[in-house]
Amino acid sequence: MPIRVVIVDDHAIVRAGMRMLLQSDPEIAIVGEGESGADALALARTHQPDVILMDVSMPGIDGVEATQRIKQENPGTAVLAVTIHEGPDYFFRMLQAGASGYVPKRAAPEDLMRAIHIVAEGNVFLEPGIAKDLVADYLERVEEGSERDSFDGLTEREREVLLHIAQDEANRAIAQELSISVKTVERHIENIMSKLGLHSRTELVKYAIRKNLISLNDT
Amino acid sequence: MPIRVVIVDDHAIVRAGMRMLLQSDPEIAIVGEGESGADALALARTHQPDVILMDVSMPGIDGVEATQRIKQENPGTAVLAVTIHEGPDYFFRMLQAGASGYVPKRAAPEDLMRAIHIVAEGNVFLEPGIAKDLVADYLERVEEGSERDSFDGLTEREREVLLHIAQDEANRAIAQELSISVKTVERHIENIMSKLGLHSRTELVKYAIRKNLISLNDT
DNA sequence: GACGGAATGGGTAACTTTCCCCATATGAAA
DNA sequence: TTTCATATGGGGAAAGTTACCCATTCCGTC
Repeated sequence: MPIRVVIVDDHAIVRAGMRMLLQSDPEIAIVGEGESGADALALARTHQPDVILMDVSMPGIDGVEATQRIKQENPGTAVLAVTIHEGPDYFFRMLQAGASGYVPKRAAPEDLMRAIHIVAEGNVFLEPGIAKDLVADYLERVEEGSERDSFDGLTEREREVLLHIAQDEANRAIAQELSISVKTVERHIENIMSKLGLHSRTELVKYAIRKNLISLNDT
Repeated sequence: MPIRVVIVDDHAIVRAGMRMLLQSDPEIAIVGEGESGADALALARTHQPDVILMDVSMPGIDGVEATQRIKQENPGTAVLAVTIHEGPDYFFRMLQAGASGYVPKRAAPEDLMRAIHIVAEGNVFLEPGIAKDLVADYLERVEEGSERDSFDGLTEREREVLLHIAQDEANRAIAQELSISVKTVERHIENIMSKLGLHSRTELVKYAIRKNLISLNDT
């Protein structure tokens, strides 16, 4: 059973080129072509293809919106974004819209074929240059929650007090837990605030969260 | 100039297999082999290879730790994780350690070769099945920042007050901005707290952050 | 040995927050 | 029409916070 493919691109020449390419693969059957996002939606409904090669930038309903709607109506159809836009912005938008892969038009023909087979099986194809962006962004997101260090000159004890503040404890409770007087806790807080240039408890809590002293989810 | 590759795996048979494979590519030169994380560190230092094929699970210093240290000492060396572990957990740990790619041992030989060329050029290779996991996790992270809704029965006005609290404003300032009396602000806060089961300003701030009323980075 | 940072703590004052009490007006739903 | 939720606001009290003043002790560095 061949992979049923629909091509959507507003440039006829690009479509022709893809058609040529795909015809060389006996496992791929082109079941439709379109030149707009509206075409893409209609073709998805009527043909229920395995894969849609979707141009990202098209007049009217663009690739992002078309992808979003197709994945809603027909989750079984994989959308493979094909584009001249290399920028990671479009790329991320397509991923969030539900695309299974992203192939720049400059990619090698074999890459396109590989990509079609891969997304037809429910996997995700990322062109290596693109994968790099994704991983970079991913790591940024993963690690943005871990500045640690750089406590702007806070001492051990001050960090300790800050931790308790971040856990919504009142000064009296903190004093008890640290076995010191409330006065000393106040003293520490004054020093913390002046070192950080902050002036309220809530700002301290946010600072602690940013520095990952607490996690927001637990406590 | 060939790609200088080091192979690190604690199974001699696996190393032999890889050696056979890589020898068929004239653009790849194997400059060293090792069977432990410690070997990997030593080989990275002495040979400064372009790519290290790194087994993830090894006795002693494992692939994750070895990768971390190598990327610190020698950022120019790309680490390609090769593993039998398919689980996304190891995979994410390797990415965070600085690996440029992740190839399961079950992958087709051509994939390994492709991967080596790709990471040698500074790009990232993700085996399609793995890419799927990455994208899924990525989307989860992107979207977990958008619970919105579900404000546990807070009214418009209460959310508005909560927003100001989250921006570290005192009740008096909030009253001024909303052109209401401090007493009314207090009233709203009492209602918010009782609805949410919270009892302090700092808890309200955290709640607002969790609900994405504010972003933590700006303000 | 003097100096400075870190930790400790007392006093005082102004202000803020939390939690009760009370009430009125409005608009929508029962 | 009455009832309910929402928004409004006053009074008061206890507790908590912020911001100054002051001081002592200990420890490591110059």
